[in-house]
Amino acid sequence: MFDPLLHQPVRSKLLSALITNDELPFIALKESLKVTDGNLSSHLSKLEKEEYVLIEKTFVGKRPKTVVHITAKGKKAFAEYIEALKKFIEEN
Amino acid sequence: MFDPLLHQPVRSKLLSALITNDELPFIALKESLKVTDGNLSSHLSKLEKEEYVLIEKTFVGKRPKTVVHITAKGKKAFAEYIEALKKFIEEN
DNA sequence: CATATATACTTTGTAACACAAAGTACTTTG
DNA sequence: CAAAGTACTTTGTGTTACAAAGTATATATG
Repeated sequence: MFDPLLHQPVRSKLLSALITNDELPFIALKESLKVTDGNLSSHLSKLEKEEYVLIEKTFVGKRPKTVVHITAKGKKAFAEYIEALKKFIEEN
Repeated sequence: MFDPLLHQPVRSKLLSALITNDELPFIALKESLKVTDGNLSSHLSKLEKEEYVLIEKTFVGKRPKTVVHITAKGKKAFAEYIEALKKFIEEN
């Protein structure tokens, strides 16, 4: 019923942020979610493996910059997750 | 934001069931949640430790019977969890 | 100009978790 | 009275979530 990949505090907020923005830098996500670098990195890997997000690695000047994009699959999954939550709430 | 004890498929459904019923036998919960005995037992222990539920052990004839009751604390926590979900949905 | 500090991450280590399998303590049935 | 069933709990194990430590490069400082 609940997508186990999304029914987790950090990842549901992460997708929520990406829904309203489509793409966000690693740093921005880290700050808005109040998570450590390592924790964010591993959650992103998990979402990337399922193709909910796409990780783009670029450089700004000489510094690395990681930008996270949401995919069509990710948008669909999030929409379905929200629907499931709505249904659950209606029953309670 | 999301109560980690409730933001989990089995436990959110478990509390949901107890909200509409106040008390339910172990067997009934096991069947409605489609979980194994062991899995249900450990989730109940977790909820009991946090005093979201109260476990009553009785006998029906000569057979043991475990009945799960929701506590005031459990009801409050679930209501707050639903509120958090609603808020989250409104933002998406 | 070397070395200390900062930036932007990833990898590693570990405690907690979710689950099924196995175990316990009976009771009922053939 | 042995075998199967009932109602659970405990144990074992693969997975998770997280922070600490590591990597690689850039910049600031003495």
